Amino acid sequence: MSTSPAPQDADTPDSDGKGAMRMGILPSLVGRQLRLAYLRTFKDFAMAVEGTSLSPGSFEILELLSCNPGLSHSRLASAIGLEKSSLVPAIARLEEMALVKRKQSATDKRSNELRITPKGERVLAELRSYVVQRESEITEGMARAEVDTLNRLLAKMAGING
Amino acid sequence: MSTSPAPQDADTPDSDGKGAMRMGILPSLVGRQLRLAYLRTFKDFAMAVEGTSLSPGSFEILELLSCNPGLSHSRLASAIGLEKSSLVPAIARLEEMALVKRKQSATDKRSNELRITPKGERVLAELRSYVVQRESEITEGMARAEVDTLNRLLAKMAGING
DNA sequence: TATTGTTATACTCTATAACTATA
DNA sequence: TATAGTTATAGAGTATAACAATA
Repeated sequence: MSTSPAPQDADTPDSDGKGAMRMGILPSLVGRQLRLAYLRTFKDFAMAVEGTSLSPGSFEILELLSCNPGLSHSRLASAIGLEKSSLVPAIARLEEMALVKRKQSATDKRSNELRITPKGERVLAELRSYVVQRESEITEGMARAEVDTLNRLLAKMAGING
Repeated sequence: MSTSPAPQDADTPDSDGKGAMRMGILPSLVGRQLRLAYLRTFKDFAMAVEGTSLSPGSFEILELLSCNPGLSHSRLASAIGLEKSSLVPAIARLEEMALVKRKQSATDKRSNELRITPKGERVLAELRSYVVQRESEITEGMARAEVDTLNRLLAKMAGING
């Protein structure tokens, strides 16, 4: 990746002698910058905690379970905007890693109560510290108003048409 | 705007009942807003052009081929930051849809020259118009300087640690 | 009947490694 | 040897549909 943060020349690939790549309207698009930033974030995240490769989605699950102990599978799925079936493999993986445990509800035997384990809390603490550190890297040197602008625009993008 | 920027601190029952979900540090994280915005953008994109479900990645390929006719598979892959093998299914799909064609290079028989077709240009024009319209929705009411701030921050996120 | 969680299945995106045909 | 493109394979991540147990 180029060292220049300016969108106009940040993506010019090495032109290997055949002339510079033309990027068309791409460099000016907020949407594309968003995509590149997301993909980068996603890749980095997996390496944040020694030995465990967890995704931003797993961090979100752990954080929600930490704040809402005993949450059901269904409620968790809808909280993070997934189909309940899509959550199954993620939970299974976290359970396999002993970061989360499931217990059948006493009051409704269909339902599972999900809880983060002590080990899960430790991993979550590491992830949180990584996330917070990264947040401060991202917003380093930015005025508070600029950070707010960023969050507002991202929220707007996440919410457009719905 | 669907997401509140402030963590909820009403003490609500978590395990059972339908009390408000506690979101922990999640709502304050730029990284998470980024993820939500990206996922949303990705989903919307697929529905942008009638009948063809194309991704932001396909748009990028078409745009680059439109600006750089005859680009090789390898150069295209490195321009968009993918392994060459990862590009194969995407190109195959675009060729299947008759939006792109491949031609063996005369000067290096190992190499393919990729070109966008007239039909591809028409689809690209539709995608561009969707993208531009969405960009203007996103940045509606923003000062030019704020949009620049956003792009700069996203570029920074895309480039951190590398 | 409706809901909870699960399984079965499928599709997209991406990566690594091995292969082919050139160079 | 090295490179361009492909194939084979694998692994997340997500979705729909069907199912069993329970409500």
